[in-house]
Amino acid sequence: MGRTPPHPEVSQFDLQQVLEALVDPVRRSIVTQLDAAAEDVKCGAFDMPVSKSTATHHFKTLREAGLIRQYYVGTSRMNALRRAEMDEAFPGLLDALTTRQARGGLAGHTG
Amino acid sequence: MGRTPPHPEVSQFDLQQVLEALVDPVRRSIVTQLDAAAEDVKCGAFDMPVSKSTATHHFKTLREAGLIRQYYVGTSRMNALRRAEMDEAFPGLLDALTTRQARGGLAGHTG
DNA sequence: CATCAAGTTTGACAGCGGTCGTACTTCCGC
DNA sequence: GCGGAAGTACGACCGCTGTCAAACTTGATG
Repeated sequence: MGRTPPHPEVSQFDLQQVLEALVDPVRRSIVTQLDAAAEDVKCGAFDMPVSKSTATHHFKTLREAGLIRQYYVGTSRMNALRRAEMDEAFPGLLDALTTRQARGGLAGHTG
Repeated sequence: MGRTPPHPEVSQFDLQQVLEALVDPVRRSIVTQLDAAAEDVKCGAFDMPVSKSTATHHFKTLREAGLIRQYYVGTSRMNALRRAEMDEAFPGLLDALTTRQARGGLAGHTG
């Protein structure tokens, strides 16, 4: 397998593709966790209710949409949120989705 | 048929449902046209590449997600974007999707 | 080299959702 | 009341996508 998988440039970002990536709850959770982490996270470290192969599929979808950047460290694949680039392409979009309202509904206002 | 179809309240808005509504290009186009119109628009007045029954389906999806408000005027069904309420529930979301970047890609900056 | 850990790839499957056509309802105008 | 216009409801179809298991690749460790 290639060490560095293909990543789109900002100019190639496509809203349709980004939304299709973000509409899945599992993938949106990945983005949220990544946003909260402020540190690159390896695939295995995410809280996800799916099998490894499904997880791989989700990471690929996010990567191809431009939402995350992936690189290997040993056998671990690290994931970084491409925040700044997304903000450049679609200002406010990630902000709108990482808000507390967006994450947990309107019920809780803890923390 | 009921004259006033059911509309969710702001407190019932669900991000998942809203995103599922907005991920469809036809529906996003409806929202965009509605946002640009600044006037209520009847169903038949939209530019849509689908049949009437499919259009009905899309309007229903948007309505149930809370994105639009619908009411009858004669035999015509009028549609209004629930901008303020959406902004209240998910600040910045509609803004992010009605931007010129969001609408047409990065190429054009006309009008 | 042997072994294990971390992901990937492939193939298959199931369910959801966008699509249409047809039949139906409702309202307007004559 | 009649006919047409505007949507809706229903049923069917089909493709897409999220899911998994199993086999594989790659790298670290001893």
